Amino acid sequence: MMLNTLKECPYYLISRVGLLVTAALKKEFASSGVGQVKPAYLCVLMSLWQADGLKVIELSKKAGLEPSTMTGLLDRMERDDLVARTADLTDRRVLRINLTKTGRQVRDPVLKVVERVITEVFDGIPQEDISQTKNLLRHVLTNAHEENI
Amino acid sequence: MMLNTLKECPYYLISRVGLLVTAALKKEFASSGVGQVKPAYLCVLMSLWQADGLKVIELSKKAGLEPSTMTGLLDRMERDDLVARTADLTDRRVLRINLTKTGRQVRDPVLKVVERVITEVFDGIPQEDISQTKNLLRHVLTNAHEENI
DNA sequence: GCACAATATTTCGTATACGTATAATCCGTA
DNA sequence: TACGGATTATACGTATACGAAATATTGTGC
Repeated sequence: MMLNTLKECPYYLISRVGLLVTAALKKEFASSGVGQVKPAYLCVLMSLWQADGLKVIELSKKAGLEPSTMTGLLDRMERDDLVARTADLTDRRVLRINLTKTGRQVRDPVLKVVERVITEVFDGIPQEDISQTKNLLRHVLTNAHEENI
Repeated sequence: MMLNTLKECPYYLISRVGLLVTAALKKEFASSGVGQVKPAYLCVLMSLWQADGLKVIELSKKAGLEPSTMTGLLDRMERDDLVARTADLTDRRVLRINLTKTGRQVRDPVLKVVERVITEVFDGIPQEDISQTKNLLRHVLTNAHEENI
């Protein structure tokens, strides 16, 4: 394996692209009227837009994050008026995470920003290559026995 | 663009693979006798193994991190006896970052761990696909006018 | 029914990243 | 040579992530 230079290391490349996209999303959210949305909120929002009222543990499984990480994420999202925690009537250990009105309203502009940023980031790269890379990444997650892939 | 599910979102896939590899590296460093090495140190160590005595700003350019991020990273690496800051004789603004004896000694075991983890992570994926993905990621960084690619 | 294991969430300490502001130093030019 | 702008590094506040431990509740086996 070639590891003489950083740019030969796939971990370095993946990390840097991740930071790059995060920075681009943050900037575009801020300048597109959805400044309360942070890149890290995306995995929660996209899950809830599909199925509102999920449990914390369900959200963390879908996002691939630890429940303890989800706690802080939801704190900030609640502060930013995107979600609300509500008690589960049948199991008092459980909190249901519900979208607020704002959380539902930002859906279209947020998805537009994500599509625009991803399009710009992958500008000039054939769609087939992007698909192949996504398959490879999904394969990696499967290798690691990750759920929800 | 397909964005109905998280697993169709390249940003989600890249982020999760990044976290996955970070966790695997952390665990393997700890169990391979180089427990003082953290995944984030890699970009600094690999740069210094090639050219010792770089400036903070040179390291941050090579790593693609902000100088303010590099400060904290170097604090922890100094605490863990991997690097030392030394004054530059010709420019008193500059600090030269030098490897310690330990920093030089961990090179071989650290690179072995990185190779092993990467091999495991990409297990079952043709080398050609990995190369194509690395090219795509480098292309993305070039799109963003990043240096050192 | 009751002790105990399992589950759901949070808390706390730490690592890693950013952006803005600040301090120290260097350099070009009047 | 003195001054103003550029450069280098750090400090500070915040966001995002983990793991270990704590808390509250539910479920299970006897």
